[in-house]
Amino acid sequence: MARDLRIADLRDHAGEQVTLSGWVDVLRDQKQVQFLVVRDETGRVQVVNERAERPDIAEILSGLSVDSVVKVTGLVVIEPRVKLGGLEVRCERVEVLSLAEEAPINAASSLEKRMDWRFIDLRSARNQLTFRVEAEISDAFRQFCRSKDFVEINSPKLMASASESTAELFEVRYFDRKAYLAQSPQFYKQMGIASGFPGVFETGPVFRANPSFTSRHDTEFTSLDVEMGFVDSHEDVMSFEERLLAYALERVADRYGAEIEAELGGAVVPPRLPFPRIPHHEALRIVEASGYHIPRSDGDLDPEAERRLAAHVAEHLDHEFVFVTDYPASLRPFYHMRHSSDPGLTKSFDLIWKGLEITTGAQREHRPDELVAQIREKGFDPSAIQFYVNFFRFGCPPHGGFGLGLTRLVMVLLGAPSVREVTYLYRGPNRLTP
RNA sequence: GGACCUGUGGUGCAGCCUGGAGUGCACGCCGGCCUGUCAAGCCGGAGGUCGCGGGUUCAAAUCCCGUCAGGUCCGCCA
Repeated sequence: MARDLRIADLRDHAGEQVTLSGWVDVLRDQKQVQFLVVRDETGRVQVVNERAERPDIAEILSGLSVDSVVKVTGLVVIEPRVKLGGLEVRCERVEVLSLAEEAPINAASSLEKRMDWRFIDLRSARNQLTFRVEAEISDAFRQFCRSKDFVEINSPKLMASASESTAELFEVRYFDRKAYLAQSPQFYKQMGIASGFPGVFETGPVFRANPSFTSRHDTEFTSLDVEMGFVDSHEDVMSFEERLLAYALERVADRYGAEIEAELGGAVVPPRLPFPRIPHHEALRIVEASGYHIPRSDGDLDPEAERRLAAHVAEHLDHEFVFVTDYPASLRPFYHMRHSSDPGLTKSFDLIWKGLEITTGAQREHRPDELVAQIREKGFDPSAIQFYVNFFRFGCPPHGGFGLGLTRLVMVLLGAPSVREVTYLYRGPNRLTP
């Protein structure tokens, strides 16, 4: 029978004989008495052995090393002298399930070395918590979308052509021709609307061949994608996303808020609705007024501008989130719908949380003629993506959606210094292993 | 792709500017001591071609050039 007792539950078994399993956290091997701290995913407990009473056990314990895996049977005793929980297990039997060599890393090791030995690094309480939070968010995302009757899809990651620009695509050999790894499920989630689903969502990998050397980029990451039908404008999409995020952060706060505060030091406060919305041109004005001149020539916000905008919103509107809306068409892809009143502007938005861009979304152009014109305007050949244009020729509701970077979301939520810290196994320009 | 920064026992650092024997600190590891520890403590020990190559010099971890590996920020984006 598999392990059924966890360390956090020991308190309910005082006076009983129990069997517990876990990792050796530390061994204090004294002349008369030995103390072994055993760790599992729920906590730590002290195991004690009097050498004189059980020399056979003493010999086994002396041979243990940190991070070895043991199975211990003994009596649970309430013992006020023990600072670790006020209880201990008097060892009656110990089995070494796995003897560990000395670990090549510790909590102080550099990120690079910890990534080399990620399976050891993930054992830390901080990392265990990180991935439980990430799983909670994934589940909340799924629950929320399903509650709106949206259908979960799993779109292909192998594509014959680019969905946006070819610059950031990984090319792979596909029998006797070329294929590409999907940098977004963009086309395929829009297809779901043309296919008659009220809304679709997906949580899956996306691939970006950007040689980006920053703390917020990677070449493969998990994207939370939504596409919803019958929207009136991008406002409907923003409204959906802010309610989704509020729900997800509430769930994280409820289930892990105390642990996050204890382990990482920051409180999880579910955001107030609605999030502020600031049109792009207004955002530019705010940034300029803060005394920062954006050096780039295309008129878009750079990272420093986004941080300044976030600081402005935090100060004047008391909010950590801000939707930047209505980007100029020149800055957005061909599939973003444009305002009928001002064709120079798109019905699009970015979502910035604490100064970091975590989402791009928009209402899509679902009218074939307009779409083809916009594809041409951006310098692409509509015939190369005819399958995509076809989605809109046979009856397709107005629709919109967004993509949310899961690792960026968790990075901001937990105050991590890099997406590498919150990615199970990071992939970047210089990192393809382990 | 651009700018800047880093590379020193298993781990994290100091030493470099102002050249002088691989010098130091913390953690870990090994051994000994220790009557209940709990970040255990005390004593002792092992462990390093100072990323690599070349140059300057009587002498290079230290100065110069090259190279390799990584990081931060920018660009690109989620």
